[in-house]
Formats: sequence, structure tokens, C-alpha cells
Amino acid sequence: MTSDFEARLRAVSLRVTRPRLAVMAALTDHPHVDTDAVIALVRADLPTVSHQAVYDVLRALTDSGLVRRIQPAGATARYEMRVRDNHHHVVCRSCGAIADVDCAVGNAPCLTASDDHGFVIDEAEVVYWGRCPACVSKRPEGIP
Amino acid sequence: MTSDFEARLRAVSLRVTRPRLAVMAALTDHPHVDTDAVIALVRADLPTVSHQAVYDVLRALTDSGLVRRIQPAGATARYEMRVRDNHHHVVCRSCGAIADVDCAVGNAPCLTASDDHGFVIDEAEVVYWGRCPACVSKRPEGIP
DNA sequence: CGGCAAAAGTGGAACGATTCCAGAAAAGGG
DNA sequence: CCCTTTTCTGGAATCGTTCCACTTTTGCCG
Repeated sequence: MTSDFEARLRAVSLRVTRPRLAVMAALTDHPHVDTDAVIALVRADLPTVSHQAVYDVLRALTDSGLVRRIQPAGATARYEMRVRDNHHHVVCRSCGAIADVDCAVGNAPCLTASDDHGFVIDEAEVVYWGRCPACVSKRPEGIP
Repeated sequence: MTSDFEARLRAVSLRVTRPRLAVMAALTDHPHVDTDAVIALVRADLPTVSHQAVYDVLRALTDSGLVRRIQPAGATARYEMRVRDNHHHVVCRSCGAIADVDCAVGNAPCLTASDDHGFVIDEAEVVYWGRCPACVSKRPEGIP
């Protein structure tokens, strides 16, 4: 597993460091976590890692395409390892929980805007907003 | 025009105040502006309005559905008056420019996730990422 | 028309996520 | 094993936004 992470890092010419491996392990076990959670998870293994290192690692991994950053409106950034498969997310308005959703209508339509205003579009991001099962059962009616 | 804004405010039982009318006028003339820009536009008419008043007004209008807040990942919040018509946005990766895009595939598919994980979904938000005509013509290749 | 309670606005301080910075440590090619 | 470059540390700074206590306005009501 670690050697897999190593290979992926080398494939994008990033050096293999303990903080990077720890971040990749954390994201593999915990999809959709925010930076604070990543810091906590990484420090469980490597207690001396600085918050800045985690920010740097997340940026390096995101820039090189090994990690995907998702940032629902009004929330802090979250990260996941699942990448390059055009999946989307459902976000709970009450508790912020996130779940994966495969592309609703296949591949093509998601990337096709009705009028692109001359923009060169390379990605269509879809966020479904609603309430998760737990929040719905707590309060069947509207948001608290 | 102002009387239209008044009517809309009263319709959602909000008091009619100068700052609120000024914000509505600013958003009508300038779609997709951020809070700073709204503050500047409002102060052109009412120089003494505090930044806090603008934040409060934007929140009140957004909560009551008169204004829509959009917040592309990694950018500050932006606001628009066009509301309740299920339109989406294209965002330029280089300069942050935003343009409106009508729903790509009609109404139904946009709200239909392939597997909703038990979430009660009430909205599907789509953001198209790419590069605007101006940025493409400046640097036809990748992002700077 | 003038008064009153509730709603809005003012100005300034506080906050939280993220970034900037300069120096120390570690990675990996020769 | 050494040297250059990349990465990490620790602390300060930034930026958008929110919190707070107090003052002003709005709009209902007599």
C-alpha cells in the first residue's frame, strides 16, 4: 500500500516523504475530510508534523492530480483520493456530510453546457444539496 | 424600479431600507459581483453605509430567496438577482469571470442523482470550469 | 401626526481558514 | 557520501466574514 503511494508520488515527480505518505493514507481511509481532520489523522502517526506541511502536501497532491479538492459553498475545503472518474457529491445542508454520487446522466451531457459563452470548458462539477438520512430522521421537517 | 424592489422586500416581510434598495440596485446592474464590489457600488449612492450593513443585507436577501449566493471553490462569495430559474454558471480558471448558463439537459436530469444514498435532494448545483474567451486569446495554451 | 417596540445599521474588535516567510531538515542524483 | 533542491518547521500575517454593544430607523398604532 505504501509502495503504491510511493509509485504514485514518483509518477508525478514528487519526492516521497513521510508527511505525504501519511496524508495519502489518511485520505484513503477517510474520504471527504477537511484540512483539520487530515492534520489530526497525520499527527496520530507523526506527531511533529506542522499544519503548514499538511497544507503544502494537500496543495502539491491536488496540483499534481493525485488528490481531489472539493469545496461546497460556505464550507471549508475537503479532500479525497478518488480521482479522474467524474463522480459528484451530495452534501447535507444540516450537518455537512458528503457522499459520492456517480455521474447522473453519463459522461457527455455533464460537460455540455447549453451555451458556453465562448468559454473553453474542461470540467463540469455537480453538487447535490439536500439532507442526509440521519438528519432527516431527526427532524423530518425543514432545516432546524 | 425602486417600487418593484420595495414590493419584493415587503413580500418576504423585510423592512424597506435604503441600504437594501441600494444593494438590490447594485446586483441588478452588476450580476456576479462579490461583497467588496457590492460595498463599493452601494457607497457610490450612500457613502456612509458600513460593510457590516452590506453583509447583513446580503444575508437577509439570500435567506429570503430574493438573491442567490454563488461561491465557486476557492473564490469569495458572489451574488446575483436572477433567482429560481435553475440556471448554472461557467467560471474562468484564469480570471474568475462568471457567466450564466441555462440548464444543460432540461429540468429533470439535473435533480436526479444515480444513487442518492438516502439523501433528500432539493437542489443540483452545476459549475462549469474552463477559460473565458479573453484569457484563451491571451494565452491559447494552458493556465499561466 | 408623534411615540414605541422591533428590526436594521454603525464601528470596531475578533475569528478561522489559509498563506507568507526565513531558516532548518531531508531527499535523492551524482 | 556530498551537494543542490525540495520539503518541513514555527510563527506571523492576511483576508473574508462574523460577533458585539450601542445607536438609528422603520412602520404600526392610537
